[in-house]
Amino acid sequence: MQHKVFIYNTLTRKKEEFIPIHPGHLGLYVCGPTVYGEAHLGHARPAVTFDLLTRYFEHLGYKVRYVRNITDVGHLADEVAGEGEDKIARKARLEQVEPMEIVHRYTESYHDNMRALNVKSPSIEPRATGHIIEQQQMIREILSQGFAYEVNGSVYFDVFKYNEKYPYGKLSGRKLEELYENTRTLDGQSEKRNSADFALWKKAAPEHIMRWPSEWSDGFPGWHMECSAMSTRYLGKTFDIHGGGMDLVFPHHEAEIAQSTAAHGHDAARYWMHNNMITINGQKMGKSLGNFITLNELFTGSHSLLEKAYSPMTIRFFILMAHYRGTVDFSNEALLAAEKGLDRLMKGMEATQKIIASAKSTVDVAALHHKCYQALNDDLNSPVLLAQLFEAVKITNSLLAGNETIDAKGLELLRKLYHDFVVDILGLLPEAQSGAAKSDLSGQLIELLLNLRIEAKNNKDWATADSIRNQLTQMGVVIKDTKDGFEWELK
RNA sequence: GGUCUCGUGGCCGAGUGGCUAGGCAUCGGUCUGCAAAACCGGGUACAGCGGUUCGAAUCCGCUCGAGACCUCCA
Repeated sequence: MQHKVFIYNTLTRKKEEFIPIHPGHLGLYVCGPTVYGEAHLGHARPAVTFDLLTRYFEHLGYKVRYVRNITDVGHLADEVAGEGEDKIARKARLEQVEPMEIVHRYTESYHDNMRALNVKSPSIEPRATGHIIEQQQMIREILSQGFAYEVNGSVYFDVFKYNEKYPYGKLSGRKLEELYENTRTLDGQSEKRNSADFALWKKAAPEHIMRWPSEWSDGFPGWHMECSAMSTRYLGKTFDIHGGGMDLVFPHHEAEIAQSTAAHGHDAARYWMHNNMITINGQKMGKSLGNFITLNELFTGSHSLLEKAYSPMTIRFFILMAHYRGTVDFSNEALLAAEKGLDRLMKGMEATQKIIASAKSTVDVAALHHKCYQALNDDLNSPVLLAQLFEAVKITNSLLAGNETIDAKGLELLRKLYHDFVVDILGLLPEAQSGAAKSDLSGQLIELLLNLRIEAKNNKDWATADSIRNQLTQMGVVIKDTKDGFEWELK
């Protein structure tokens, strides 16, 4: 494959040509969800973004190992003083169930949502609780290098010590001195030497259920540890791309870089990719603000801000309509536009089946094909790709209308273009028809009525013909007359 | 307060020095018994002010506005 793919590297703040460590292979790590609640629209963004990335690289012939974790321990609800309660444990306590019940429930829900969005399952989906040993081992390495210290059974990363040797803040563009000045410090309430330090291992309080033995204490790992430990385990000490939401740049990814560098002497990921946020009324959609809409609510329309239900494919298309590094503002209008646009695209793709090749072409599909690759090679520019695909739709419809002609080779390429880019790469699938299928009794009844309407039309009995059409339309049957009959579908 | 990002037509959303992005909506036309779909065509843009330039939405400065991160958040 001769494609040069450029991706924006947060580390350098530039688009860089992607060069794999091992030719033909891509090692990708993406931060997955903390499973203590239902997935919302914001969770769909990185999932779809990095799904697009893996699908594209696979299309280009790469063998991709995609690791996306499930965080099921160690994510503290309040890390101001490093004394917060674990999010999973907190939810379990509030609901009086086992933490693992919480984890199981929301992991299942997350998987269901991802399947609905046609997000491919990653190659490996490791869990923090399944890698306590690896995390402890890495903590030992960091301790042995002198970049961490133990206090009362907890282990903290010594950011100041680290910063003497390595630049802390290189990913987020922060200076440690500024961080120190700007961080709210609660004197005397923290075991940490400095407010910028973060927990690698936390000693569990007596009532804390989630705990594992270690030489420091019965406790649990700090949030940032899992990604460093698990990416190392499955992708090695150096791998190609690390991805996640922009809100994770600081402190999570900065901490990961520090941990890996402290333990191994170098950074783990070569390219850092970050998707931007989904906003609602111009504000970030997030758990803490409580302004989120869950994916299940979107699929069913059960949220006060939703005018109707939106299908998973509409949501996927909506996300792909914007470039991943820009914010996307939620609105019914935008979602509705996405729904219609998707419909137009899918109809265009289906329509290629009805086209008959001519001896010569008046359209240049090859040029369009090339532009599709160009769009993706330029930092996964899905909106530009979609613009090209709508050009394909225009060509398709013009062919159908007889305004243009295409030869057999061109037609084959046109069909391949749709299949490769719409289905394989963008992951957009035709929506399953709800309700009556053409073979159902109701479908047969609809066709019976429409055939009666044809008879009425032939007799120029417009009143009867229109009456049948209007009533069927009211019932949600969309009717299109064609030269030699009719087409119909359920709305 | 610090660091950073962004402000494009009715809505969404690309572009980043000169050549129509695209979608949705809207208007006119073709087709159709009428409609729908489709096709053809039209209109309304680059927050404001100043500067650089032969030429700026695109570069620079200022002003206004919005947002992100600095605590957990995809």
